[in-house]
Amino acid sequence: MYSESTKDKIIDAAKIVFIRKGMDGARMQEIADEAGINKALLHYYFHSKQELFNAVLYGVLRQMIQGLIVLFKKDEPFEDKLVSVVSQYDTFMNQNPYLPQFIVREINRDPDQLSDFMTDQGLDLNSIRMILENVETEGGLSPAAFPHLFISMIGLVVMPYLGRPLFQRKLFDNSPERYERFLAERKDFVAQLLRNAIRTKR
Amino acid sequence: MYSESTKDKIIDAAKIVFIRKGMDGARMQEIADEAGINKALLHYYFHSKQELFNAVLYGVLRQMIQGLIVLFKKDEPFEDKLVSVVSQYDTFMNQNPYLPQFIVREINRDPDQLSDFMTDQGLDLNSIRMILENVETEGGLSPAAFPHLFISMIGLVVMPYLGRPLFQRKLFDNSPERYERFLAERKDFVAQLLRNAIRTKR
DNA sequence: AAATAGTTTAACCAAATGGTTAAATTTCAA
DNA sequence: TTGAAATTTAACCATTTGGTTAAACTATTT
Repeated sequence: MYSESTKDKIIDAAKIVFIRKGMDGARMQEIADEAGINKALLHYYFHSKQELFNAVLYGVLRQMIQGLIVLFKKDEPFEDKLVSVVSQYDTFMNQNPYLPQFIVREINRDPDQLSDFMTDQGLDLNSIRMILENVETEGGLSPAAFPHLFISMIGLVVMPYLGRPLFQRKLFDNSPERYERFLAERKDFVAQLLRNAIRTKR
Repeated sequence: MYSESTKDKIIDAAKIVFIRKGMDGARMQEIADEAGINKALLHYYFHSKQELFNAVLYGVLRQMIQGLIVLFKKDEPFEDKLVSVVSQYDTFMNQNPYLPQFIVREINRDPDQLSDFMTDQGLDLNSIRMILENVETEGGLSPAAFPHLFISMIGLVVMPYLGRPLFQRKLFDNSPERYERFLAERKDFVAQLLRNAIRTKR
């Protein structure tokens, strides 16, 4: 059986607590408990809450961004690319259901820091423009429509996770099974919707 | 000139602070400052932070829900209804840009309380089912597709506000003017996209 | 004028919380 | 075996924060 290093145990625990409660709501004691250690040891590895928080945030972001970049750079028609991204995004969210909320919180808490980090990770205006140019040549899609499509894609994929507690209660009789079924269907629905949007816009 | 009551001044101030920072991040002192009064007087009107928070949350929600219910009950074809809702949602978000984030936070913090409140306000499963049945007869849309459409609509309208700080930086050279222009176009884009989706699904 | 409600000032309290410290104990590699 | 690194225990500290209190002052109403 694989046994984690203490540092990894801490990061995993912090991930759980920070993502659920945010920077303000999280308690160092709670993270220590979750990791199965004590507060002194926690501070032995991470001097401050901020340092630990950054480690968690950047780790999660790196994982997400790298996956997306790989997909975007893949050589396939734009439509297929969109579908791939939707699919990847969706599995990722499925594995980290509280992630969207966490990132939204971060976007609004310290956008500059987050934006800089993304640039460091290779997700900057240039790389996005590259995609945009591909779209222009490949699909004949107007450049003005690209941001709309891009943001739509994110909204369509992410909303079911952001609002799950409410949607499940109000639209699915608070049945987790039915909501899971809904999520499973969703990938195709979104892909179809985006395909239509592209075809209409070109 | 119209002069607000102190209680209203407090609620307005609390709205600003709570919506920006959430329940955990907000400070009573900050709210008092924002309202131009002192902490003692703040507690004179609202015994606890929780009480004040509830007043703000419920006030905002009531306003939002009532507006939507009126629109949904209006007697017009489903397509037009959708467009109306998108349009109304959008102006509301425009006037309260931090609201989506606030509500998302609440949905995940205390979903039961929020769900119950919505039921009290007349937005329950029954009223949603009523709409659903109208859709069935009017539009020939399959009931299974309704939740997808509904959640899509919310995601499409709300995402530009949830992610604005990041999107503006990454897609619009951090130009507020260009983002405003983008938001102005958005209403039509979303309406068009949803219309397509309905036509395809029926 | 007198009473009442609204408001300020300023000090205070208790609890929670991030962080520290030091000594003792365990683990483990050189 | 020995010495360094990892871990625990447990007490402690400073700060922040929600909330209280009491006395004084001001505006408003009766």
